[in-house]
Amino acid sequence: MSYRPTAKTRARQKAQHESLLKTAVSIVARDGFCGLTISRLAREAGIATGTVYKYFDSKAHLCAEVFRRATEREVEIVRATSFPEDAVSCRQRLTDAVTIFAERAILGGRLAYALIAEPVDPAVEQERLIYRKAYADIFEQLIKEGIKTKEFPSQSPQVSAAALVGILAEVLVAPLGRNEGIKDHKQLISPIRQFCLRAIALYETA
Amino acid sequence: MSYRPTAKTRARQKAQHESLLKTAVSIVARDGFCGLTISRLAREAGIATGTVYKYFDSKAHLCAEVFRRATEREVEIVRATSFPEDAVSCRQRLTDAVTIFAERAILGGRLAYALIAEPVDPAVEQERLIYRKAYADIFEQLIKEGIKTKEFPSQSPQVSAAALVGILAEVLVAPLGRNEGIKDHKQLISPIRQFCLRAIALYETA
DNA sequence: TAAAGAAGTGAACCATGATTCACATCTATT
DNA sequence: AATAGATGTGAATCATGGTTCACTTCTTTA
Repeated sequence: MSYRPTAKTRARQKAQHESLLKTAVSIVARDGFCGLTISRLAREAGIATGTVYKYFDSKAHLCAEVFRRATEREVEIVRATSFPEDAVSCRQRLTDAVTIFAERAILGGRLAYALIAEPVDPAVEQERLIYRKAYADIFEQLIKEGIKTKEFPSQSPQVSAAALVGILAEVLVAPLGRNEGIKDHKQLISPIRQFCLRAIALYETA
Repeated sequence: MSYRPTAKTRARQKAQHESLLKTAVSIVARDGFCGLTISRLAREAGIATGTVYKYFDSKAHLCAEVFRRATEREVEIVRATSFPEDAVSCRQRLTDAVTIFAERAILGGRLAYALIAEPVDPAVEQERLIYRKAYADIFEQLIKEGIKTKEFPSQSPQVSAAALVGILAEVLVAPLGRNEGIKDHKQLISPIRQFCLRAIALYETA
């Protein structure tokens, strides 16, 4: 008979899926998850609402993918900072990781808020737990290494790692919840960094 | 003419309001905010849905009051622990405050999760920010005092206080998000306490 | 006990927004 | 060109759950 999907078709499918995802992320970056509706996504993408369902099973799946996509890059950056090519002390790596996380969250604006703290439906929240877990895992590995090298005092790597995630989320979110941007980057990042270093590395700053 | 609301009437009004609030809190304690609907509240209270609106302007107002109610006691306990009658060192008070917060959160179960982390609609989230701010304010005051007495090193009390709130929320929520209860209370509380003490008081534990 | 107004009722209404589906249109094979 | 199947359409449907309102019932005062 005729027409079985193949190469070119698949490519177009994938491209469209990708394009929709990109549009969705940009909507979230502007108005958060609460601004992401199927009809709006369709409108901005220039297609019909029903068409969206040819690419995503449901709103929940869409949100989950958006979350994953927007998150992957960030996690990767922190991971790369925590485990660089060249040898760097654990203390320095921890400093760098915390700094870069904070900087990116602050510059990320609305998107960062959406990813870190915006109230979302349970399906996305589930994804958020995974996201936080990814950070926690990175920190946990780094802390374990630091303990082994005696740079860090004995502690529960799991608890300390989760605590780090909590610190970063809370401190960076309090401001984001209210106004828009944050002015004094350094005014904020420096104390966070010092706090984290004292907690993990018992590092006397200043 | 006749019948102007007075004493007895007001008392009944207040009592009913109170009773509804109590029922609402118990629903949240069982199934979280997502389980709290007007019709369910009405059903459990044995009244009609419309009647609920004689006592609460809207769902959002109801949620806010529920949140406030469930929260007040907890905040008060931490405040009392942070600023006791008799003289206690800042370090000890910080230890006690963190411990009691963690213990109560763990024992609080579903309600604690609802108050600390459950995804809720923006109106309630607003209330949650206030709740977190209340804790942060207590910690901030305590930290300031500790800095003044030289028990704690120089640091940004504001950032450190927010960080404490973040730590407690995150570490206690990670488990709550998944399974039900937590087994090893001490297994968890002790590392948290140590982490916080290192961060705030540069206190060498163990 | 009559009247005024508060309190209670619950089915109907409304708003939001996800999801479906009968149909049209496009694309690759024969 | 004919056709099978994929893709696109968007108005209609569904689901949820908050909110309203015309009405009844209760309570207090005169």
